[in-house]
Amino acid sequence: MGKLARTSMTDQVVSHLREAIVLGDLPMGAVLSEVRIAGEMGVSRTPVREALQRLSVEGLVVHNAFRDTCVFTVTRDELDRMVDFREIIEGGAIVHAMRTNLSGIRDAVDRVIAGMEKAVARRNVRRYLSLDTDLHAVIVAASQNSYLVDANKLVATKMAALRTALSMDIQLIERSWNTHMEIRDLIATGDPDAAERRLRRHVRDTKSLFVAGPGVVRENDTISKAG
Amino acid sequence: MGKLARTSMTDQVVSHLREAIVLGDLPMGAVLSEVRIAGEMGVSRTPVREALQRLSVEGLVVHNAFRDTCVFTVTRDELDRMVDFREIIEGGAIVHAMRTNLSGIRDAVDRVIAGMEKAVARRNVRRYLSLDTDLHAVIVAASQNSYLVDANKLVATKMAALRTALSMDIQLIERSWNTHMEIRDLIATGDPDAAERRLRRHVRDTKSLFVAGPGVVRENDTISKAG
DNA sequence: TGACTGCATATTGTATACAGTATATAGTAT
DNA sequence: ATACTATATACTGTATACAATATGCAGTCA
Repeated sequence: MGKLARTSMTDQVVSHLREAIVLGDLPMGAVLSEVRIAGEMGVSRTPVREALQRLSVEGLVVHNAFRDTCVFTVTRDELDRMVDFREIIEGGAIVHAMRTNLSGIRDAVDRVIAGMEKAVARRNVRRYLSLDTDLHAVIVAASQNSYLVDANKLVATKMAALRTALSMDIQLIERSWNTHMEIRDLIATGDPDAAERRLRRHVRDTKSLFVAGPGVVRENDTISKAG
Repeated sequence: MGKLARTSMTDQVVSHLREAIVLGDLPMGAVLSEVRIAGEMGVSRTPVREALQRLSVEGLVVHNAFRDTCVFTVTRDELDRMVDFREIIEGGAIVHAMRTNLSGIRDAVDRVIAGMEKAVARRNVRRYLSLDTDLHAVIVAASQNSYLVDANKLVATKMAALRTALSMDIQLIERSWNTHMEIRDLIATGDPDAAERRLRRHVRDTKSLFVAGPGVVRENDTISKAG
């Protein structure tokens, strides 16, 4: 039988913290006290420290040596670089996926799109944003390249946290929904270059939402949730 | 005054292990005992564990939960994915760098190329291989995008270790040297697309060295140093 | 001979104790 | 009032001790 996957406390702390950051329970820039987290989770400092080490390499928390460790923050410049990076990663992934795994990416994207359709119909913004994260993730996953998947994680979790902080209104969702359907259709068409161009433009366009969109402000050159 | 950057034991262990892996002192697949490393470096297990956590996220070591942690290994399939990934990352980086930082990438590449010229003249293979790693690193760094730099690290250190294990002969070095000069010239020309195409082809071509080259064998579907 | 059981050993996972450092606050001198 | 100093406090960094688990080997039985 398959060996039952026992999970270490460190793994649980990693999952817990990552989720808390994505959901906004731990806001960007928040100081992460080891003893506090350990107390809240009922474990010692050791697994908490190890979890923070991992999340630090992942870029989700910033480790200030001998001082403290905080949840990541995003400046405007860094948002620009994140978008440039996403264009390269997602663009490269969609081309590779369509060339080597066309049916795979088509089916995976179709499933997410179907879920989005329901979310739009029900005006479920929260659900839609979650599926937005999923859509970009499955495109990268369809490349079947673990390095692309890992590289994507360097920004994907941050983007998910930013989306949560954003809480786009339903109007923006519907515009986004149209774009997503366009991309879906281009994937179905089977033209990798056209799909890449559209996806890259889509990624570029969403940047403006985070710079000036509702629910998000620019303060001290740092993007954070509005009060 | 600038605050002197005190370095933690964990940082030192990370550097030490990374270097040992790149230099081949810790061969691929080697089991990394925490107590052993701690004893050798004269520290306790704690910083060793934290170092291994970080290197694990980086992909340089593989952590088998509740069992052990080993130096990474590379299968043929994974080498293919590494090359695909490098094409995307380095290709994206060189285009971005040439569009936004042309003089920067030109100067940086010129410096490395100058060092390579000396290494070739002196038949210093070891030095050349180190500069080969540097060349690709400076191209990515010239993009001035920290995400691309971090993503590149997911494969760059592994590639460096593979190069060390390879120990190419001087003939292959000279062919590589010609290619590198071509890329340098295309950068000087200022045509990003041409430079990207040449760089991607170069990355693709080097794959064959690791699959069939001297000093490296394929055993158990895993690439490792020949006995 | 072969497979299985049980113990010994080595290893990882976790908790705790201790040491060192940074930050804030109160106090003092100018 | 302001700038500086010293102390107190809270935090991180490290070492060590303990618990739990996996691996290898010896021994046993069919």
